Amino acid sequence: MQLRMTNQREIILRELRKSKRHLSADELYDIVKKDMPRISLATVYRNLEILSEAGLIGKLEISGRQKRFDYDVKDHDHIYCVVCHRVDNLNIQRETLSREDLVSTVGYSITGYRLEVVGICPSCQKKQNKGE
Amino acid sequence: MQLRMTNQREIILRELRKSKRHLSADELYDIVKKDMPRISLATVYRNLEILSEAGLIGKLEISGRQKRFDYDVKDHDHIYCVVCHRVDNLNIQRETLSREDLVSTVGYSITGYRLEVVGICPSCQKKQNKGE
DNA sequence: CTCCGTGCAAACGATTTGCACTATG
DNA sequence: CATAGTGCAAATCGTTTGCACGGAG
Repeated sequence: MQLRMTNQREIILRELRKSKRHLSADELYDIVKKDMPRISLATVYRNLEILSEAGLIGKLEISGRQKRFDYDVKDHDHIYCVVCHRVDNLNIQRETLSREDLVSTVGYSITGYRLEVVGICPSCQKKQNKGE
Repeated sequence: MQLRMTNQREIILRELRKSKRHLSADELYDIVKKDMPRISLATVYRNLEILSEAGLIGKLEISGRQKRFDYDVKDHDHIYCVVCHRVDNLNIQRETLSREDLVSTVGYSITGYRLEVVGICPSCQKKQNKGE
């Protein structure tokens, strides 16, 4: 099964990259609909899945929430805002956790790990100061 | 709003603790139903939510999957098996990641982080060796 | 012309909620 | 007794799927 570059696929990929954000399927759907009003949400889901399998985008499974998709394919971690649920990139040196440390613990064979930092983003901090 | 210790709440808490596992709401529902056949799944959900807010149990939001609930309230990380989705506790010294490292990155105020190690559990490793 | 991709609506799995009833404190 | 908690069914949310049609290669 070869990968066809359809109009919708192209727009989805372009808009995600252009956004420089970590969008959910429906956020991206809303954006893409402006260029292509008849596109279906199912198409957005299908393409995000396909594009992430093809390694052209990243898939982010943030705890307990909607999936988000990442324009940036490089290995990196994420931080997300508990208030507005926005997600940003994080660049910690990944060697801070030694692999041996992990292996020893429970007899699992380790395939990777996901580090998810949780906090409040700058703009929500500002709102809180004003609000209270 | 005070917290009443109902029969169902007590059983839910007891069975989760007894299991020593990281159960999902419906797994726990199946167990609890044996003691109390007329209990509803909604009650299990409601109580798990309340108990975790009260700090009596932990809530685990493993990426992209069902929530699981933790009998162990102490601060610790988790490892989960990509094959059978079972979750286990992990005891890494949490100081391996320095807080200053994190704060510097994006202007967020950090409230915590979640480390989720991914791997294959011992029993699934065994099955794979036999299977192939 | 071959199939991969699309739009639509319906199905799905996990979770939540409205409501009238029950039972704890 | 007041009102937190329950069971049930229906609703909701994010996501997936079946199907007939459309368009890329």
